[in-house]
Amino acid sequence: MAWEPTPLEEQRLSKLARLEEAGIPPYPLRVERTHTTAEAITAFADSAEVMATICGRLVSMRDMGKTVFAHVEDGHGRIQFFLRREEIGEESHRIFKKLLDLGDFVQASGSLFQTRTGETSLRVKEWKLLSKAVSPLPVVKEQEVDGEIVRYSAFADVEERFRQRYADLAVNPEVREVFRTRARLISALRRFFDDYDFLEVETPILQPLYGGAAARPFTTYHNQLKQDLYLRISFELYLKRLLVGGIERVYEIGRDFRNEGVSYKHNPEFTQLEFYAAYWDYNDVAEFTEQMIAYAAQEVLGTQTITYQGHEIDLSPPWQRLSLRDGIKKYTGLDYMDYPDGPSLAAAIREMGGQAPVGASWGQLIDGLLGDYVEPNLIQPTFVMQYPRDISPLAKRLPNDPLHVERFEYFIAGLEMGNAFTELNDPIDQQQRFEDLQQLYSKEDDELNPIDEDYLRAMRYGMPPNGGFGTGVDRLAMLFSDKSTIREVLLFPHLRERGA
RNA sequence: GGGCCAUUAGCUCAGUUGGCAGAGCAGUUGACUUUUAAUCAAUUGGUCAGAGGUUCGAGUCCUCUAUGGCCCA
Repeated sequence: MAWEPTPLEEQRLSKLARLEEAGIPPYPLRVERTHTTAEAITAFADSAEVMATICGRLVSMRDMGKTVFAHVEDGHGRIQFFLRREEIGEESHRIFKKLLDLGDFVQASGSLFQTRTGETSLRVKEWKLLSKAVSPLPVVKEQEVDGEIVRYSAFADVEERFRQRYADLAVNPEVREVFRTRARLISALRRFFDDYDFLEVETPILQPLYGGAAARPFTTYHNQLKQDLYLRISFELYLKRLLVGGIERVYEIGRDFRNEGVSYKHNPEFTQLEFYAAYWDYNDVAEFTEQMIAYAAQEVLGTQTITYQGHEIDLSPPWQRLSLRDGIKKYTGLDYMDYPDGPSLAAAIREMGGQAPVGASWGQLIDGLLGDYVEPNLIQPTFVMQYPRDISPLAKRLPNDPLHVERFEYFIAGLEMGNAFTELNDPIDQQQRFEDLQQLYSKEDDELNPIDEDYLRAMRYGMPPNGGFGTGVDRLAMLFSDKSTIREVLLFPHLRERGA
């Protein structure tokens, strides 16, 4: 939609023209900066005589007549500018007051001093406009009351904050902090993997076949190759090919795409972490996982005890381990082993008032029980272990148990955080599982993965026994920043297109 | 997919029984030589999300649409 200046924008455009008439370029090429706001304040604390040139965005201005007080914010904090007419000249003083607006970027040089009220400020000798803001940012005023920052008229409209994330970030410093936390989380995870000799890799996002999870894909098309392609729904099958290739420990952090509903914990594209380690089983993976999350919390938050939506959560290892069967028994009283097939289990679930979709398999029903009755109760970190075989086609079965596989999911704060298996490395069994899976879903169901013959070929060359793991990085970011929706930890969450 | 709620000035929000569309902040003009949500005085600014309907008259009641939020599936 083409821009139509609002009356406020018209005013600023006219100021911009007047600045140019006064010989002040509104978007100059060169900038000088000797100190960030934070460096200036530190330097002044160390020495009374400090000259500084500081750059930043004008966030408040108080015109006292012959004196102007303004706050300028940069990436490190904010500092007050103090401008006096007799020090900067009548013309410069008038232009600053009349032609600058909140949101403009400015540079100013002078000496640091303390005002009567004790605030470290820059006594401006010279200033320069760095960038004129034509559109007014949402106005946010703050007051410090007993050390607490009180916000007035914060920019709070959820939809507008996400549609104009730049404005959200510009005026809401705590939003910037969320994304610093997220970045520190990812960097801590990488450090952890590096320390354990994992190789970070990148595998195809555009894939001729999709697999590794039960999810609908996005489809696209390569024009020149005349080839249908899918955006990946997981990294699993590619990373495990690398184990065949002799890479013993491998991980990837990247984007997955699932063509499903949008909710407080789902975005169509999201960041996934997967790793695979040769010679590990799911118990090794579980121990590694609890170490990894505890390490990340310590690195990012400085503690392993976090508060999430009012719950105090202790991430320090070891975490509780619970078999899926015991978990469901505990929270429903129902032992699914008493109902060894889909129809009888469905009947039992309906009898106790639960949801049992028509045609759901035994494993799918059990997974439903987990989600409905167990998951919401798993506030403290918990590994739920041993899953039905029919919903876990990539995991090794338990010895002497035809119905279960060595798989866990882990839960924190009632959220499913990740999934892991002792990975199936028997190519004959894998082929059979893939074929069985074709029966589980109808042919029209996109969640039915096509059989990946190339993956089976790789496995036939010999794949070392290994443990694998996947987790949603966004959900970890939610946990670490105490946000209840995934959108708050995505810079540009998916929103429906707004009509013209 | 279903239910409920929301959408009014740049931002945050009021708006009574259907009867002239408001406030604070921001903006503009003026006063003020250390203020800090500066203060004081004056003042500008509206397609009440969009379309249709009921009515003498609709921000308000009805229908549909769009977007968002919460809950359920």
